[in-house]
Amino acid sequence: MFSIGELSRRTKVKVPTIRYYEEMGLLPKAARTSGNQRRYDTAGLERLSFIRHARDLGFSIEAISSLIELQEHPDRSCETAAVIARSQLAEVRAKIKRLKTLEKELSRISKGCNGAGVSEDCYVLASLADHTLCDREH
Amino acid sequence: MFSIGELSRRTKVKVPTIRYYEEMGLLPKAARTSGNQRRYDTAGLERLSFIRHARDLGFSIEAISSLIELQEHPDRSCETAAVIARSQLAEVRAKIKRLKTLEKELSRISKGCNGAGVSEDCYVLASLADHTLCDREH
DNA sequence: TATACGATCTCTAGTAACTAGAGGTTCAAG
DNA sequence: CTTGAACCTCTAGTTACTAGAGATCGTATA
Repeated sequence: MFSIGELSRRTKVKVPTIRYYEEMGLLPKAARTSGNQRRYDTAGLERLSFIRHARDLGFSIEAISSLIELQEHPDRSCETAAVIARSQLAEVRAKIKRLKTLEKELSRISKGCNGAGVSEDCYVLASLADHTLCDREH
Repeated sequence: MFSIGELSRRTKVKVPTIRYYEEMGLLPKAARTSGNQRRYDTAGLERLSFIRHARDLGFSIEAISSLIELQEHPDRSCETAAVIARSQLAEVRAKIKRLKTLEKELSRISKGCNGAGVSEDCYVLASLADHTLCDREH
């Protein structure tokens, strides 16, 4: 049995975040000492590692909730897990696509101004003021 | 002079968002009719188009504030604008990089499970539970 | 001119996923 | 037994909006 601080150190998840996850129902309510402090065992550690890893991969709290529910019913079909993972992947791909468009446009805008001039003639400001100066849609 | 609804239609920025921008100081306080409704002219339209465009490119409200302040002093050096644009570009590039790593990992995880099996043997869940199954850092 | 009705007003609260801070208690080492 | 780090709960703040309630305004039509 170890404290919340120890759990935090082992998982690299901050203490207030652990409490937040408990409140959100991602972590079960922790056992308490007689003085009301939280105590965890390896089950808690594993659960939090799972959450941490999923968050790192960009899964939402809600998605993680579903995944955990599934974990707790080993006999259930894992179709939901597959769907969640695929949709996360699709989202990530969509974000990449959009960001690449932005990157091109920002790079073009940025190249147009070295910061040496005066704001009146600034290409950055002109580009933002007038969308028609843009190469592509975004 | 036109109403907030008309401005919204012309800029594709929602009415509550326009009011929010005014509150945040991105837009100057609008003129009012005797009945307290906001009225705008082409200056307001141009300002909001600028904001909209910058938001589309991912600039934060704070960054846009700085850019607008600069716009209002045409004699000032545009170095700040150049810095803001470059840092936005750097952020976008960093996000792309990170997302590409995630994409590879998610794609790997997703391929390992077709959703046909049972949650106990699910590769998605196993991968999330055990980081050491991962190909790379993320 | 009266009425209807969509547009507008302000204000509060909610979203996601935390983070920060106040004010008070507990644990463990010395 | 004292001390101080770690812990507790609670509230509020972050970003950039969005939603809803309840009231008022503006204008087209009868």
